[in-house]
Amino acid sequence: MKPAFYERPVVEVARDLIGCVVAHSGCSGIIVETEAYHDSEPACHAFVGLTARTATLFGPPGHAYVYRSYGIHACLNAVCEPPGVGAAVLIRALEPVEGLDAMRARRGLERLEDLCSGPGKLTQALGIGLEHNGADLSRGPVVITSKPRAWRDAPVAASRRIGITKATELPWRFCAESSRCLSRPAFSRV
DNA sequence: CATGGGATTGACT
DNA sequence: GTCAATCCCATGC
Repeated sequence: MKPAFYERPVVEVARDLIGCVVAHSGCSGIIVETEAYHDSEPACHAFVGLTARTATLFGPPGHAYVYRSYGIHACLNAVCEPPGVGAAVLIRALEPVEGLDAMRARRGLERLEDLCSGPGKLTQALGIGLEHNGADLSRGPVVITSKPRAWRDAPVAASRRIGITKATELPWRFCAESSRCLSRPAFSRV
């Protein structure tokens, strides 16, 4: 997707990314779950302002923001909105399409539904790490491309974000309703 | 310079 | 359902 796609309100981009394709190192998958984060709300890393950690979030749209979660996992985001605004879409789950054998080898698992059904799982499956922080998503090595025809009008459900303790009321999580590869069901009661 | 807290996952009761 | 693993970095002394 071109930078202009990302230079819009982050919640719109989060919804529109459902059905798009993420690819890296011969592996790819359909985005089936996303969450929006914006520097105006405290769940966003950029809420603290411009620091070494958040510099990527305030940079140009269409680049990758990759951070380490709980000291163990890497999580992939697409930076959104104009430079100077700290906003990004967290890619939370994929339906695997290409490179299934490589994904299974990296994950040490067989079941399709277990390969990319979580933000830490999909980065491990695709071989995405902190070294990709700041990379241009339109040039690679990590790329996001437009939706296959079958995903053009896929139904999208909105619900509250997962795993956070602040600003939990915002309905900024988006899921492909029919997908079996979500990190949790489309509508979580919590 | 020391400390505390995660945008998670997988193993275990 | 509960819980530990593990490390970067923002914050406060």
